[in-house]
Amino acid sequence: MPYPQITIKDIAKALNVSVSTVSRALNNSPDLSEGTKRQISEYARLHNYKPNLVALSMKKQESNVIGVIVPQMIHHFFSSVLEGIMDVAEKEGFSVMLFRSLDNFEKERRSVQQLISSHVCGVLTSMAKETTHYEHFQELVDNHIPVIFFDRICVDIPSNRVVIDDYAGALAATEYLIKTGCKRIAFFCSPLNLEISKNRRGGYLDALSKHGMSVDKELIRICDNYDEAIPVATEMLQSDNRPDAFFAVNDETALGILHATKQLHFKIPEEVSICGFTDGFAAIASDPQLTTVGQSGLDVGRSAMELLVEKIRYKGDTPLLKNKIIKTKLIVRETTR
Amino acid sequence: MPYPQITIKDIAKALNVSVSTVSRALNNSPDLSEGTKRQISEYARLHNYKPNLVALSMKKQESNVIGVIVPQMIHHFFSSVLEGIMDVAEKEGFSVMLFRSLDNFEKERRSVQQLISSHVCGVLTSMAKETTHYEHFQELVDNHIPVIFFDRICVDIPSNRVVIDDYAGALAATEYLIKTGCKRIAFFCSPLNLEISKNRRGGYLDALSKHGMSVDKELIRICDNYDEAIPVATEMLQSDNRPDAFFAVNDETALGILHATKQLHFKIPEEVSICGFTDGFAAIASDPQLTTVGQSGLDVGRSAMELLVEKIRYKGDTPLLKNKIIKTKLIVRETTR
DNA sequence: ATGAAAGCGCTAACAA
DNA sequence: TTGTTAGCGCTTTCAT
Repeated sequence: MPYPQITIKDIAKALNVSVSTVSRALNNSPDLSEGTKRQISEYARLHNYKPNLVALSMKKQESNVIGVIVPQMIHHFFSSVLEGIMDVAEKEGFSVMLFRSLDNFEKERRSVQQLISSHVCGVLTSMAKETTHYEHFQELVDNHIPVIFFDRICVDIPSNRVVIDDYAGALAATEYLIKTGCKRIAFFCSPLNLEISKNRRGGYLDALSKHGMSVDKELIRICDNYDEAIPVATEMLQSDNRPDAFFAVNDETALGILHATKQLHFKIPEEVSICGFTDGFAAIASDPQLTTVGQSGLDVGRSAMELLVEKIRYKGDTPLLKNKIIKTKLIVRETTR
Repeated sequence: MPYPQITIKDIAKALNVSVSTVSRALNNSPDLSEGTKRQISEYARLHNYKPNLVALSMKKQESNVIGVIVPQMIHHFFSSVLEGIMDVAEKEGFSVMLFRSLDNFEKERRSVQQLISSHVCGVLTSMAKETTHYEHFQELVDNHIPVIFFDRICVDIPSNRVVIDDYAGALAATEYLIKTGCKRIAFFCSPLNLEISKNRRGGYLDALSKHGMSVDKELIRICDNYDEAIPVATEMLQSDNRPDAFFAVNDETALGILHATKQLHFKIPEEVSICGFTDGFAAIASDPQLTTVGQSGLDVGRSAMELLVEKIRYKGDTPLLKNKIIKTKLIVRETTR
């Protein structure tokens, strides 16, 4: 039918009943004669009536739209999280409004404003790297919009959280490197204002001390992408006291290190071991295949959305803070002994 | 301020003026005394007033929300497209409502329904693999909601399109393989109900015939992912009349082929050449690095969104069909001679 | 069993 | 320059 959407008003007029009758029929209200009810539903179906969600949201003062803010789209982990969020959102009947911060504070702030303006019923987000103050998130809380942080959480905002067990993942990876005989283990990480960086570094440091190894500050570098990793790793590998293992906060960085190591013709893993964090497709595509700490973005996304749905549905009844920790799994492939 | 959003009504009451005055002040209407205007804006700013976009959308009968439906999130190309869409959406002041079909017809249909119900002002989409009839898309058109298809386009719906120059990309890649001496070039592609498959096959076939090479049906396989590619490629490589080159519709498939080829200890690229399509991160991470047809998802996303914005803004004035073809670029790395 | 009317937040035509 | 009012689509209370 080449016509714009019809409204309950159109149906009412056509069937010579009142709009309230139509509304009741469409909502399957009990006190209504079967006759009119059938007639109305029939007409609605025939003319392809769809409720106007904007009007509904206006009337009910609540929507079924949740907001999501991620740092970026081209990113294996965040894509996976998004996929997980969509899995649950779809099942539970929520729509997703998507924003992206590009790790920029101002963009993140504006996204939050937009979300408040759009009257979404909840927000899922992973903080931008730049963000160091949190008034915008606080505003969500003030407006009684439930927020769940995942991965890059914000500890200063009372909210629920879904995190990867970064500490345990880093600890396990570092211990594995130690147990396979590595003596000088370098660590490449993101800026330390992020909780995940702190936690992964914590795991790394504790593994060292647990095994009686000293910490060499020279071996800890702020470097978290492929392109930067190449020169940094190259320089380290050419030094007299070179590392014999690298542990990086993500796969891209690990693969940059791998590239540099191959270029310098070190034997992998005999002379140099490398371990990443994420387990994206590239970890399998690389040669040798990358040993890495697998983190399931899907599980993070699903858990976060499940927590949010619960918070939206049972408002107030649930305990204030209920967090979720997603386990990692060390996936040993070919870049470690 | 720990309070819910205030409305123009609240402001009106507080300042003892009418709501229309507040509305005018906030919309910077010319016929209003500077005094009241300043007073109102000041109060609004102070109390953190934000327009209710739901109410606005209701009133104006138009929203600034566009809908996007992609087959899946965990996918380098579609993530890139999404990133491109967000670039432009953000700049032009649109919000994005995201759906995902998982290549399933029913999910796609429901997403479209939801989008219509949500009264979005436009839709960007890439069809599900399963989809073979198009009433749901037609409904968008009937409702005067502009639709732009990208990549997996729908030729049966009057709409604008943004496509990768699949034919030229496949032609160039195949010709390159031929020119570097490959004699038996296999082709791995997606099901042929998709235009992109047809076009890429077209390029492949035309390159062969252009160079006087015959087509061997045995060399053309429906296979478009990593896991399936491994056994299929293995079987082909073990046959008496094995191919000496593979051209795949995406990088994952190419990398599956690469894996199989390495396992069988064929020399790459001397004995077997491999070329993919996409140029994701894995193409660089692999060893040898993958030769592939680079397609810029970012450009596709940006162009699609630009087209959509134009269609939304200058409704009716633009020529009915205005399509955009995004060029590919053959990126020669190490899996070809 | 059904209708009339108010109201969600906002804009705009009309009045004053 | 400012106020009053109707109305966008829908639900819901109160009448009938």
